[in-house]
Amino acid sequence: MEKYDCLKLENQLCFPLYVASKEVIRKYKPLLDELDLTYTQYIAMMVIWEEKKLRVTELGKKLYLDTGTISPLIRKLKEKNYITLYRDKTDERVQFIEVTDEGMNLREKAINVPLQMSKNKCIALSLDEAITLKKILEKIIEK
Amino acid sequence: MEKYDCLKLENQLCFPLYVASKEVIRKYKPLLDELDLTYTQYIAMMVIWEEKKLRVTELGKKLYLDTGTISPLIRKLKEKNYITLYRDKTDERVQFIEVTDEGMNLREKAINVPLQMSKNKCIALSLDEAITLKKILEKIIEK
DNA sequence: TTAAAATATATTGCATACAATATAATTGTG
DNA sequence: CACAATTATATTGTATGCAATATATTTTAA
Repeated sequence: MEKYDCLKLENQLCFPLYVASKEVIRKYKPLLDELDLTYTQYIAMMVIWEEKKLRVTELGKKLYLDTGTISPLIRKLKEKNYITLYRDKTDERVQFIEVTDEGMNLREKAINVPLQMSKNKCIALSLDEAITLKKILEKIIEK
Repeated sequence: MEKYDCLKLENQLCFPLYVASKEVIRKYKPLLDELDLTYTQYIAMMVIWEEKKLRVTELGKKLYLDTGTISPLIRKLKEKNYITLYRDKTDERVQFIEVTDEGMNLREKAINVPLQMSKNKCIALSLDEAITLKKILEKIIEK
């Protein structure tokens, strides 16, 4: 057991986590290209499809993203006409995000993404492994 | 069971993976700030500390990073005087990375990083969970 | 009631990531 | 040998991420 073993890449947990995250996002890319969405835009749309209408801050909280990331992100989604943005009349600080018809139509096409991901076995795990993984990841996140 | 369930954020495996990866990197930040290293620079230094001398492409392969990421990265490490760069005389295309004395001194200070990470329980997992997680992540990566 | 604190969001600056493209050096092949 | 293919790396362009800072609005409290 060497003094510097704790600094070996192979002994890190953070590193496979970091690599696996990027690898999975890479797997999504060709599927998301067809929707003209990036991965971050895709998960943002997931929230927006569910909520239909929500505040910028709520979106940031759900996605664990900073306003410095969210601001340009929603600008892009607006340019693509998937959402509209408007201020709350009661509280001018608040900005609302609302899905457009075009945004809702995209949802129909988007069903293909998780479908293809599982069909192509893009994440090569058994159901058991996937469940275990999700549980452990959520333990890391919560707190 | 609804038609759009597969597009719910809570039903994704990719999302907790993506969030957990960023959360863990965030935990490293205050510790790495003391070394004036970013997370990516830190894992690069791990490889360089081990190898002492290696090619740019080897580093990229080990870190799963593109030359578009590696190029500016090694430029930064060179500016910090942790590495030197020089061309192979036999093959002028090849660029070698070699750790400096200052780079090796940094390794001594860096031992504190994994030490503090475990002391502060920055990744709140049992040993069993950590081992399981690592195994599953490596399954996602390999292929 | 008015200044201070809190809230919501935007902007700036720096460092990734990565696809696509470019370039220089080397190697393989007819 | 010439020249196409390959290899190693760099550059460009786009999109994050996030800390730090700024700004406008609203709320709180002396």
